[in-house]
Amino acid sequence: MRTRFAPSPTGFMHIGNLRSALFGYLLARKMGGVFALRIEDTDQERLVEGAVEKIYETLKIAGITHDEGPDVGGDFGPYIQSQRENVYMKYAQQLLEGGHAYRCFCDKEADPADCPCQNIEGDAAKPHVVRQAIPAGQTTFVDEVFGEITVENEELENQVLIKSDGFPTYNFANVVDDHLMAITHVMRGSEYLPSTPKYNLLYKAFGWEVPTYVHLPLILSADGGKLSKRRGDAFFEDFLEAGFLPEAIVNYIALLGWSPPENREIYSLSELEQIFSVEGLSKSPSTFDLDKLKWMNGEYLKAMDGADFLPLALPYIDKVAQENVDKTAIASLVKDRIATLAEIPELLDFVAQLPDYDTALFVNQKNKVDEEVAKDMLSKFLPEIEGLEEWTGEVISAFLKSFAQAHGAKPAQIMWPLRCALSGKETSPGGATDLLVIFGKEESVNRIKTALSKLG
RNA sequence: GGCCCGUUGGUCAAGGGGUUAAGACACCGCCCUUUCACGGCGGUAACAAGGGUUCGAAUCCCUUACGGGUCACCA
Repeated sequence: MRTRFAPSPTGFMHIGNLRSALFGYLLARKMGGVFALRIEDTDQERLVEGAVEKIYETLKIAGITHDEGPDVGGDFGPYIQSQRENVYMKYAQQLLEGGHAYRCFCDKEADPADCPCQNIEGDAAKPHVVRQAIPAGQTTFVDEVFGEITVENEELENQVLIKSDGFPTYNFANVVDDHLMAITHVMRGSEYLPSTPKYNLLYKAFGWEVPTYVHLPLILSADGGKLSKRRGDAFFEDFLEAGFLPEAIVNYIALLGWSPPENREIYSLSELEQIFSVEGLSKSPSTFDLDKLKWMNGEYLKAMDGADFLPLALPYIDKVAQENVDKTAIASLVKDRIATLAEIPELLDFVAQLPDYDTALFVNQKNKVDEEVAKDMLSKFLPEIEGLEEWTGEVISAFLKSFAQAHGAKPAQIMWPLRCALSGKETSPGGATDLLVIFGKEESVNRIKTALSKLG
């Protein structure tokens, strides 16, 4: 059992393509088969420099490993179509001789329906393309997810197999290579469903066994259209840049158009490899839901070890935190409160610089705090805290409790003003104790002084 | 427009003749809480429409509507 991922090296990795790769990979792993990578670079005009490396890199980040491919080798190489040009010519010749194809000398813009070339013997030395000769009748094929589909052959065009530059079209190279590389399961987006009968006819003309087709439902954007580059939701790289974890992205797209046998949402890649099955594939297109991806990403973040999280968070924390604060402490504060890494700077914008706030911030009915109480508490608190020897979370926490008790106040009546004074914000990650620890004595004292001066 | 495919809450979706039509995201409410969040509990919300078939239809058939795909010397 062999599957393949056959991308074109045209730039970034589209989410839909990544999912095709993922499903092909999962099916191969589940069934103990082989997953191959083939580069389809037959369009010389669309080649993008470095795009092949980009494909390797993306698959690696996503955790999708291939058993055969240009970089890792295999028994069916070369795995880059531009290096197989002679192969296609040979098979095109075979089709020509069998009457399943013909040379067409018509102009590029001409309507193939009016083309007389099928019935004439042209000069093969002149520029031409090779077209598939679609026979009369109808073609039926079976798709694993869409079932049996029959079309009238007259609906099918005599498609170009070999372009005038000598390169094969996707339609031809794909069929030849899938056969030569012994691919048993062809997985691809459902946009290929309408052209599948033409491929079938090709297999038939060659006398080759037709592979098992598995067409995947499309992924749509929130507005019902295609995922677009413009909206920034089309490429895997877009999401990485937006602070999503590769594991979460992979997990999420696995659940688009496919549902697991059990009622669960969070799956690691290796778990997916165990349970994937074409049974769970859906026929209808699905909409990409950023909210759900965010939720899932948050779940992955929460499940992470602090030690693993730190290096990921650091670049974002560095954007807003000065050097002398405890970044490990900040990271742990922020880890369970974000959906994406990119939310970190906004959450911590008060760290580097205390925002300019209004004293109304101190008023909180539930905690029974108003400006008077805040002023009273903070002014009593300041001298005591300045004398504090140790500066650890435990010491501070204990001190705060006894402080409140000693002054006949509820803990919240000191906690709230403190937290406000330290953060200058209505909401902040972590409470007063956390912030005191992170800022250290000097900065904390400064911020409390600022609060007192604001409070008059 | 021709052809192909699809249609269960706003979204992902389970369910494939008899179900109070799962679950998740989002949303709303309550609880917890040294803020927000997290967490816990609960709630709103769906079988596109019309015809059949059947004792019985979200499930099978037909029609309509809507949505998508495809009709390249792009893949």
